Amino acid sequence: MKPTDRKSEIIAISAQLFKEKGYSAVTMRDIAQAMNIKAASLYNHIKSKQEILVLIIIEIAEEFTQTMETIVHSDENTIQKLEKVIQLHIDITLRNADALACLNNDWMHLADAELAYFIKMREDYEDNFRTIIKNGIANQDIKNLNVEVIIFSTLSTLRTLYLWYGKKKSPNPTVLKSNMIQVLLNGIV
Amino acid sequence: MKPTDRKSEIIAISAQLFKEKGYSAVTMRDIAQAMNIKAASLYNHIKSKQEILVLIIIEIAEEFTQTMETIVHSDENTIQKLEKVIQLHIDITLRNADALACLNNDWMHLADAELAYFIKMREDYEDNFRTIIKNGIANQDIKNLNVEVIIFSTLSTLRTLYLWYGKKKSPNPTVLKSNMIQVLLNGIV
DNA sequence: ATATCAAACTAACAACTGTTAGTTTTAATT
DNA sequence: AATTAAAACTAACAGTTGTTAGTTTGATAT
Repeated sequence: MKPTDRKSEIIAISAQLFKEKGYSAVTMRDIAQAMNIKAASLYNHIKSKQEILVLIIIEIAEEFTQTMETIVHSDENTIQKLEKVIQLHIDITLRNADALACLNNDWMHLADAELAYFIKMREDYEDNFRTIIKNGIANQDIKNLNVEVIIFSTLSTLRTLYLWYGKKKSPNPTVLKSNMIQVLLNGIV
Repeated sequence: MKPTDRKSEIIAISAQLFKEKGYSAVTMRDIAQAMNIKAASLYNHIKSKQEILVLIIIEIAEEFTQTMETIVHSDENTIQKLEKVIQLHIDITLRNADALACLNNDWMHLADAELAYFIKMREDYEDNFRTIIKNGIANQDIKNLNVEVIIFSTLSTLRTLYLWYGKKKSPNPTVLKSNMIQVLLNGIV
């Protein structure tokens, strides 16, 4: 079907399975069956089950971290920055919902260096988000509410976008974005 | 320590472990070790690993479903109903964050009748939430935005409250509730 | 003291886990 | 037609999984 190489196919199919049942509940034989090959054949392409998880999660985590870095250091105002963050999450959700689900649910099954690396990236991401909110409160772009409540409620919505958006792309991405900005920034009342 | 019976201890400890690593990654030997007994001894108290999962998830799912049923049929206005829903999620998060995590992440490992029952309850819950929002829009208590976006963004925040709230209960529950109402209903800008 | 019973134990099982080694197939290149 | 390399295969491994059967322990009630 697609012109992607075999390794990428394994990653994509694994992400899909991990999304449905979680990393631990998916066996190498499950992945193999989904690719119509035997489990041992997978090892012609990948080093281990763990490597699959790393390849799924780390790439996308780096994209989040780096883009957030760019946003926080840009010279735009608070609202524009938050809109960019919303856009970032919508973009990645549309492009790779399966990997996003995997990142959200299975990151704790990363091991050693990659686990530490992931946690570091997530802390950096949240710190940058916190900076945006605090600056926003300081110059009164944002209401003076509890910072953690603001961060958490916004991030939890953006992070789990993949749960309902992704298959049926309704409303369309443009409408979604504007509605999302409305709901997250201006509230529903 | 506590006067709870042995079975309840197993449920509680299991929920804690499931929260950390997920249902599939936790073995009966893990649970046993956390209780300072051998794996086989667990079966003096519980029927199977699956039964543990059922007992953790179904009770709390029923509480959500039933309380939501009460709220939606009450004669309060839209805003008051939404505040009650927020209160419901905060209450359960404070009382049993581990079970809530388990419900969120491991419900798909329920089997047969219980899986169907859970899915039905969740649909009912979301339908009732949808009713509140639609009525709210109809009589202009709520902005006329995409209903699914409103439902999802609100629910995703409430459902994952356990991720950051639960251990350090800061801000305190009362402040949390009022901030939550502010953020979710009136926005942050 | 004796009987009782919940709750622990040891030992073992069949099935499943990720993974390796070595071999055969398939398709493209010379 | 012969060579090569990617990608599939079979067979097997050592360790782990949930669970059962049967036994021992320890406290409570008779």
